[in-house]
Amino acid sequence: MQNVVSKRTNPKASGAISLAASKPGSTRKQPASPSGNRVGQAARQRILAAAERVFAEGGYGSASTARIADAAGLPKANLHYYFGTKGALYEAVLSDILETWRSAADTITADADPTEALTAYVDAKIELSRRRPLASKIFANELLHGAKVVRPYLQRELRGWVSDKARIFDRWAAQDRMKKIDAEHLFFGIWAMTQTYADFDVQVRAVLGTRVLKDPDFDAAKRIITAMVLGACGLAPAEGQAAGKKADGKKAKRRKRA
Amino acid sequence: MQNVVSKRTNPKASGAISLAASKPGSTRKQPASPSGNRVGQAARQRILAAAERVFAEGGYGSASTARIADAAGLPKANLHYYFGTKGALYEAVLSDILETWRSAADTITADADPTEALTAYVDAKIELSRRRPLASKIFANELLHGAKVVRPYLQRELRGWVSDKARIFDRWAAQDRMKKIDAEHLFFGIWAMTQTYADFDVQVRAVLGTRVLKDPDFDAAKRIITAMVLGACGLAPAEGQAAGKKADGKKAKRRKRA
DNA sequence: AAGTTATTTGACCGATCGGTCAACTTCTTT
DNA sequence: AAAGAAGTTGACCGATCGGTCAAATAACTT
Repeated sequence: MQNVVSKRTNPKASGAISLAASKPGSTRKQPASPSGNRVGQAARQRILAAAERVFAEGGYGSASTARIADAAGLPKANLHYYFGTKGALYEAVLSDILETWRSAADTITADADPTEALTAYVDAKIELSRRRPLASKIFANELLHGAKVVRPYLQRELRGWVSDKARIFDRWAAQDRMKKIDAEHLFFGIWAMTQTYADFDVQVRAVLGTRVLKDPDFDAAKRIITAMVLGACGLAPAEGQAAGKKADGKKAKRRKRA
Repeated sequence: MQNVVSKRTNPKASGAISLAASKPGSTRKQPASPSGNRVGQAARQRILAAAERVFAEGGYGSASTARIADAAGLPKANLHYYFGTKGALYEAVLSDILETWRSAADTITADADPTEALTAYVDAKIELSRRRPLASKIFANELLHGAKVVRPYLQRELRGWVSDKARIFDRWAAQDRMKKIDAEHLFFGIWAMTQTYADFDVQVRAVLGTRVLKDPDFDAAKRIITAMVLGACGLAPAEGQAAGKKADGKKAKRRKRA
């Protein structure tokens, strides 16, 4: 695999890069000044959108700047004018994705109800997979091939986020509001199950025999994933299920623990 | 993304290819005769092993025949002598992987015990992720980018396999041996959760703060995944757990518990 | 030993890759 | 309206890509 992190022209440090909106001081031209947003801001967005499509389609290595430029409807030189290198463009796309991830609703808070919080979290993750499948695929591809760009995010932000949640789960368990579980692995499972509907949608569609995934498919996914997650936590499903198509009467009471 | 399916020289049909050990009648040279296995069979294996590594590292697009040949320790022309094109080599690697997948233990049979069968299945899937992570990654990458090569397998074999299992689950549910569940989505969940430890191991390691995944990590994974699966099926875990290494022996982090 | 087949290899080819550049047009500021 | 900054573009560059080829060698068969 080619080195994503700066090649010829970008004199960045050799270590992991910061992944923060591509610092402008690369080589020569470019707006440089932080003010630089007039006409070109639209072009940047066009390029980013095209790059997301092309990177998602075949991964970093298969994508070519020419194809991205073509998809964006402008000459290749234009793309390099705005983003410098292919690697920098890739980082910008990833940065965009992480921003979306970060701003997603965080339903798991200490004062929330465990069942509701987990149900809402699964729901939100499925919705992300449904609404931004390309983003999920690019992120999956990045992880799959070693997370050369995104590793700092994993080690700093994500790890801390998970351990925060683990502490909340511990407290809930101490209050006897749920079973004691291994939070890290629970999240691995939730992420894997929810994102599989974006990342590996071909497989899902092939097995279901459907050309496209529709609402009932995602509802079924929510239902079973929620059941698995709540089950592992010793919680009964809430009655007002988001995906609730079937009004299963039994187990109306929540949380029965020995 | 380059077209994996035959480019210049291979006059294959334009549709999905058969994915069955690369038919020999490509262009010119090559052993051609089915007998052709003397010295070169060793070379083929070396190339396949190297290709698995390189394809797993950065995906199809990032891999180059030169790098694969280099990893195999022989000149590039040699690789092309045995496999013709990069695409054919990729198909051979995938074919190898599917063979492993196919021959994996199939624990879910009509006369088995539901709890034991599901526990053993999760166990087997985790073991596959642990023992052949590169294979899992290559397959994940293939799915991620549209399954251009492997789609026939998904639509024929895999779909049939799942619907067979669904029928078994239905029967078990009818016999009141488990809850009625959506078998397809249950398998999506199991596959996703088990393979995430191979495919996205960087993420797992980053969150756990461990350099490599070891036995206790996989045991914890088995435990929680099994709990989720059995929970969704309304089954209690078997006492003789495969992953059972003590109820809560380790826990790298020590937290206060009431 | 001779002849045939299988294997190895370095040199080579056209296409495409990421990236550069200078000339040009369009904006924005004054 | 003048001038500088920002944006646009086709042509171009060296490196690498997948793949080919002919000539040399090794391995079998008789």
